[in-house]
Amino acid sequence: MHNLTVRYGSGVTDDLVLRRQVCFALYAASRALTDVYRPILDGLGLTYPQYLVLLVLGERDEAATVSALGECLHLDSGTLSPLLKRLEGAGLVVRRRSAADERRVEVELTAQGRALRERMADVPQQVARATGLATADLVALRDTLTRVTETIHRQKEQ
Amino acid sequence: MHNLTVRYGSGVTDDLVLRRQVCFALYAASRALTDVYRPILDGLGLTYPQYLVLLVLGERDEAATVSALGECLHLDSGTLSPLLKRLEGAGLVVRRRSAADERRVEVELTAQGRALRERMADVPQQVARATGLATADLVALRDTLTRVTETIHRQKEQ
DNA sequence: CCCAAATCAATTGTGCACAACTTGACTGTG
DNA sequence: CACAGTCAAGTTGTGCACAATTGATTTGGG
Repeated sequence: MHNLTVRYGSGVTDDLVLRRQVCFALYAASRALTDVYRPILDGLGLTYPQYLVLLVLGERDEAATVSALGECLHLDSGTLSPLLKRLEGAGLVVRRRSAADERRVEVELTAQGRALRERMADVPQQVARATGLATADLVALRDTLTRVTETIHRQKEQ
Repeated sequence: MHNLTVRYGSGVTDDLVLRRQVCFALYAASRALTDVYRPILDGLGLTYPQYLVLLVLGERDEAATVSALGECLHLDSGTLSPLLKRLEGAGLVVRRRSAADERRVEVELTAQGRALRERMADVPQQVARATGLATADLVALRDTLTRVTETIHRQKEQ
């Protein structure tokens, strides 16, 4: 029992202690899934967080503030400010100080940004296919994950 | 229908389009869970990836090479080299070129590293509790996630 | 009205992740 | 033995994440 590693299907060596931990499964799955996104999003010139920001902005008629985006994505200005600056540099969004409250910055898609968002339409299906799971499994997985996230955020407030 | 955002329990605003995507659920849950780890691991002076490396090393009698660690954790030398350098700087591991094959670097826990690993014993329970899920749910979640990860890695080889 | 507290975005600094490249070491074939 | 090809680890550069701080603005209580 001096060797606790196992070798399975994919040729990947993994560790039993590691495999027992949900956290590692979550960490590994999250990175594996962004690996699936990467080549697809590369074709659009986007990173995964940038893709998420465009998704949110595309659902709104009006502009979103940085903090509103942050609430949606659970990200702070330290992450979003440079990301938005890059999106602006790429001509996909515009940023301007709110007239009503000069602390706020309003972010909005440009015509080019809206055009790109159209091209994003079939990304979810492509990715879902790559997971190799049935739709029902994906829905169940998503709901469990959302439950975990909400439980954690709820407990943090107390 | 000009506002597609909803407000629920925790006071967090979220977006319907976002919530439909498994990938976002995975991304959000992964970061929420590392948020749970952070304060616990801070007390040990570790980051989450550093904690994972110590977990793997603690399961082995012998030293591990950088690439063996990379296979376990699905990380490359670009991530591991600086991380291991920091662990070495903290006195938790030692690194040395393999005598048999000088391309390889062997990594091993120091006495201090093994002592820290003892103190890591109850981290998983603390974290599992914070997720607010029953053990059976956690096991099911973990297995689904592992399945997703393995499916993705398997498809990437073809 | 005034000012202390709160709010918002940006910045700074640290530490992952990952692609692309470099350097040094091994391996197999002729 | 030579040497092309391969392999391991490290380095460089980009882009998140997140803590902590800064600076500008707004808000609310006295």
